[in-house]
Amino acid sequence: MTRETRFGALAADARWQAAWDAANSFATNEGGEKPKAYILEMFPYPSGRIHMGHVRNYAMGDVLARFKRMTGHDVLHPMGWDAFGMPAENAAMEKGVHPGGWTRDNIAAMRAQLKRLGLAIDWSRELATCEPDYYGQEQALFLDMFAAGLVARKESYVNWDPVDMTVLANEQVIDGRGWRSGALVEKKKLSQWFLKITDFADDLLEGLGSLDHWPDKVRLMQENWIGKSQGLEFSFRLAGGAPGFDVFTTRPDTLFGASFAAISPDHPLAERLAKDSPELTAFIAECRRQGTSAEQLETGEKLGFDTGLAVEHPLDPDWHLPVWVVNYVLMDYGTGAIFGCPAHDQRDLDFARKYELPVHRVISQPAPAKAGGDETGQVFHGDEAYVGPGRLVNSHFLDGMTVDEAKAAIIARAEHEGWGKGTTVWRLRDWGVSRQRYWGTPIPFIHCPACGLVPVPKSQLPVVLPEDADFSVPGNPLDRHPTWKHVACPSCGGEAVRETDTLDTFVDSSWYFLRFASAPADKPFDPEVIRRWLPVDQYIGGIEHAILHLLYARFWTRALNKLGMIDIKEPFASLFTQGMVTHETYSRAQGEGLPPLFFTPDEINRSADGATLDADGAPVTVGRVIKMSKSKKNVVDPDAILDQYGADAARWFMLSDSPPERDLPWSEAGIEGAWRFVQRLWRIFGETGNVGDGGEDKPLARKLHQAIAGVAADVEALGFNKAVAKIHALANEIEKAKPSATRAEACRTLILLVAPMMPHLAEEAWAALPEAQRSTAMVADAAWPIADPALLVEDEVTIVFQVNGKRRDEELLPKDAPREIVEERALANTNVQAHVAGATPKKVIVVPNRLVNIVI
RNA sequence: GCGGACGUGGCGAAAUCGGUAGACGCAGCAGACUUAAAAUCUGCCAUCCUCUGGAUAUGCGGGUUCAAGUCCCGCCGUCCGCACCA
Repeated sequence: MTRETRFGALAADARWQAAWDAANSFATNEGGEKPKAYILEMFPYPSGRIHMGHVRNYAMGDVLARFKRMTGHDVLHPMGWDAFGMPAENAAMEKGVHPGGWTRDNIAAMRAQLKRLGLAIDWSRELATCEPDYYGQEQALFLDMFAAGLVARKESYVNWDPVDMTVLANEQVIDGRGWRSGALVEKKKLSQWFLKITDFADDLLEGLGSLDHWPDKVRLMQENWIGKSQGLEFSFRLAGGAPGFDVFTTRPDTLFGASFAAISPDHPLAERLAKDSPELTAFIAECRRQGTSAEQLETGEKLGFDTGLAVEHPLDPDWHLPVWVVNYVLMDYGTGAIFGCPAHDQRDLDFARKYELPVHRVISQPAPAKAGGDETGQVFHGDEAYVGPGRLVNSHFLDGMTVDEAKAAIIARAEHEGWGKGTTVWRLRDWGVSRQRYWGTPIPFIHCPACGLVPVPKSQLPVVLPEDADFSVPGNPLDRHPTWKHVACPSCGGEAVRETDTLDTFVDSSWYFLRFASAPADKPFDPEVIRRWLPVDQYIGGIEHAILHLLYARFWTRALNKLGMIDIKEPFASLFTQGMVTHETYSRAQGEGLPPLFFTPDEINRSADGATLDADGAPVTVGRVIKMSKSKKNVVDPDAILDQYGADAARWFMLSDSPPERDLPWSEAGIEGAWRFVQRLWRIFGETGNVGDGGEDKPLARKLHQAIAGVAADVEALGFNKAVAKIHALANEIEKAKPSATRAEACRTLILLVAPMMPHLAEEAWAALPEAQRSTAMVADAAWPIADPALLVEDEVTIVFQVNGKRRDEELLPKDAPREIVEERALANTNVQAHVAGATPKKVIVVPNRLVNIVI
């Protein structure tokens, strides 16, 4: 074929995407003998259009998947859709479309966009969580978990929006109001479905230790989220001996510093007392109203209500502590009640100073400034609690002990005397999965007046969503559907109703990676096949899923392990969290009190020293480089980029310059540069037949083989920016070199080196090679080149000569030259001699193959 | 408030083990080719000086070391997560 002087990216993209499809190039080799590699990027929500963040995410995963194929692995690289969720229902309410139609249209549009990127994906495994063949199996798993005691129904307070008639997540409550309706949110007690993730709290925490290939940041975030605290739980008796309430503390050592007891406004005792006290009722209402506002947390004002009750100190029944209801004690942590030790807890101190309660020191504290010795006086001064280490004081039998010794002593005594016990408290809550929503997985249960709660028999799965739902009024369309929920009880045959709650969409994404590996029609997955593919070898996605999604998926995997369905406990052997794609903003101030007016990059003419608006030619303000977002209009549409530059330039730019875990600033100049490099490679690939006088070029051969090894190591470590730099450097070397057999060979090898990143260009160049020079018909099936170890090392190295640690000269010497020779050359060097100036060296340090440092 | 990460040219960055700071790219400058433009190619590109050399430079101040972007201590700044968690 005749060779074009320019690479026609658009035609090549289409041609090779069709060729891979036709050859079924990326089908998973199910029963293969090679080592497996399961490469997975977090599946997208089908919002309607892909954005640059998707392009970056899938470009990275694709490079790895293609590289693994080239290096002798059976690769599983699938794609699917996290297709349930609120936006579809909002669209239904706003535009009158059906959530299912809206979602499936979006999937079709985004699938077409993704395919234009030329991803090496096994599309035969595509799944969408909104289809019954997926969520029906999820219902089966939910029933299995129910049978194993991992599902619970509990009464729980929820944020209830009285206008939209729905439960809101905490993050949907803004300053006490619903984010959509603006209505004041009520706390409402509802019967909700829970998954018992707290059963695995310790195991989930322990397991983090084994995840060596996860970012420390993510492990730490999960650790904090699980929040393990060890301490003492004990009972207060009311003064006079009547049963009181339980409290939890991590500082039992400070028990002799107690000056009050405090309970949460939501504590049952507070609610009981409120029945006879309008003032307390009003106080509790005030606390609940303020509890959700952010400014309340910031100012941190401590509010209390003295109940008039008192409790006995557990170590001295004659010592009575007043009982307060306070706004900073949370009902859903510990027991919802505490004892207050103001000297050694900042919140308690703030509270005690405000309400003039006693403040007793029980831990000695280093005295400030010169005074010397420790502060041990019982009266505690100042507004800063002391939380550091020290010895116990003013504490009877504990005096002189360290904090840790005192904790152990108190716990031992409490357990001996029977008024308390050492215990562990978790921050992690059970996972509430009920949503009063239509567009989610129906929870497969039936409420029967005679039999109670009855699981839907597996033979009747899937419980399919009704198509004819009504979205014209707020509330749950399933609940008011005229017929759907009315069914016969599977147990007694009497009239019964379906559960109308649906599952949180995080449930859908907690096991999709299993279904990708194995998707039989009659069960969730085949354990044998799971054994071959799981765990996922490399998982790639955004840091925003560091806690919830990844924790839920880890929990779900453990739960299935407990059920005996899978062997593994950790689903993702290696995790990578990639940075965002960012862009400058362009705006103009609109005057006092008005928000600035933003412009899209399309409307702007950007030059080196500023930017102007195309419409009027006048300048605009160039703002900070921030995450692409619709509100700031700093978005770039991938389709437009693909139309203009093709997939390879877009992929290349996504991988260049910025380390993948860091943010990538998008720029017009950057994509232009990537485009120019694509063309430059095309010209280099045109030199594959140019052998010149046919000779060998040893230095170039070294560069080539160093690049083969270096690029492989970088890609393996996800250091794509470094791999890109090495390819650039090799291209520079090839262009500088005179034509030779080595150079022609380097040009051919370069095709393979860029193939994972620029697959269309690589195929096009490969196809132009004479058949004898191609190992396979397509690059997609070619092997990664083998680096010759003999060529990886130089035979000459640059040795730096330093005098007193400062670089004075350098010389090219044979590699591994003996120390004496190197030292001799350094001392003989004229620049060195000038700085040594005849002095006798005190010491000469020789670092082999690197430098000589002469100390005078 | 608690926890964490980061700070290197005009910009994105590299320096894998304490051993040449700034590879590679972007932008810029000068030149070649061209009627011209685009494309392409060549060279320059941290700062300062008394310029075949030298001094200063990895947020700031100390320290360890023959040698520090890298290790230690103390500040400053930016970003992120959690947040009245007892």
